[in-house]
Amino acid sequence: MGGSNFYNSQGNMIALADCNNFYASCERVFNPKIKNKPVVVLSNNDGCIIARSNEAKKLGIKMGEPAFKIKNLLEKNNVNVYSTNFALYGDLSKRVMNTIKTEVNQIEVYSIDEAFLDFSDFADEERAFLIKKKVYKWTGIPVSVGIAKTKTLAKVANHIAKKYKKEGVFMFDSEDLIRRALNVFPVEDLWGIGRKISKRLKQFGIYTALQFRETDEKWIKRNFSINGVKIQRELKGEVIYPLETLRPRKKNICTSRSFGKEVKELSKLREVVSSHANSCATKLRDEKSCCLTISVFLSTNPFNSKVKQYYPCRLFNLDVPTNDSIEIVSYALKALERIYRSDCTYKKAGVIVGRIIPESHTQLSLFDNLDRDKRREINSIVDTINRKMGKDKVKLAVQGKTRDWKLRQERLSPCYTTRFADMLQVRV
DNA sequence: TCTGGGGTCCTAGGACCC
DNA sequence: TCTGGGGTCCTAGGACCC
Repeated sequence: MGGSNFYNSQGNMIALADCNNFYASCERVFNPKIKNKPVVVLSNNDGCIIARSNEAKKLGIKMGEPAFKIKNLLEKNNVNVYSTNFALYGDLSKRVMNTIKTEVNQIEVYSIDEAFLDFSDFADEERAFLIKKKVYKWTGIPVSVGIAKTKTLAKVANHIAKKYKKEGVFMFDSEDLIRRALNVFPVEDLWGIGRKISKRLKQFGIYTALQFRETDEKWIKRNFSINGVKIQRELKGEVIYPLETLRPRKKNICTSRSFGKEVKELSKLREVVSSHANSCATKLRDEKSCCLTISVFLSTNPFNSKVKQYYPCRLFNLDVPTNDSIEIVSYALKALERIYRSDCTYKKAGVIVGRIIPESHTQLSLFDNLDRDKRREINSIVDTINRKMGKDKVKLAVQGKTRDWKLRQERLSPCYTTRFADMLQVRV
């Protein structure tokens, strides 16, 4: 660990704090019985594995694997299986991030379970270790921390911390250390290098991150576009992706779900699509944004080779930016009517709103005959009630009452932190 | 029987203009 | 014989991430 002071004088230092097996760890926080036991979390519809505890990983359970394929394995090993509980994970994520914020000047919350931290003022492993301990004490979530000059290198450092360091902390504090690490780091594990690109790299004989870093930049640019070059430069220690502490406005917002049961009738699809459209509108209002496009897409089941496949999508451009539920739902329904075919069975439907701009920048149109002030009032009342009483307590009539197209979630853990009725009772 | 959802960025190609 | 070509805007699709 010596040499950290030398490195501190080099300016930019970034730490990546990444929660270990986040969803599985969340399930454990309120259920100590499953500590040290194999735990997996399933995707929507209880479809595939999206999180695994270390014990589950050791059993050979793979990420993304359909649960039905490994039913026997899960049962034989008494694996604790949970449906996703995003309300719980989202809330624990906020607590983790807020805890980290007490220890650093700048933080970029990168995803539900990761944050980049500014360590430029002082970088060493001890500082990371203190943060790690504090997060565990305050939230019960274990995190690992990787420290380096750039985000891409911090990602590598984090991998190493998770895999090889008992304390879960690792810092690149010399060029020699970086070289030795990259030399044994598989190119496909680099941030930004996915399955397709790593496959092509290997065809050219590039297997390690070090080989990638040392490849001619022009050749990389030609074969792997500007992104490849950016990754390469970050590996050399040049900051291409600075810390972004202001969350940029989303450019698209999408709500979509697969159905528990396939759907044929237009009437059901109308309920689904209005519900998704309403959810997009609510997300827009939460972000204080408006959209200028609304699209609807449908999809048949791509895994069923026996039925006719159909993946239609229809987009409407608006003249006046909106985040009004009623308006967005009515456009979405119009789009649905255009693409619906009665001779298909559908597995999935979704709504995307795009060309998003700040609410405050919206301009009035001469030809707009909607009473927008009144609509704004209605929406804000609905939002307030729903925030207090629970999602969809107030909704549009067209969304339907039954939601029998909704998700299958057979193994949902209680919403310990976000729903009063589910709060953990502690006896003293 | 059962196969996630929500994002971003980049590129190629068409339309259009001069 | 020779059938421009560069810029811009838009969109669809691919690749990636978590």
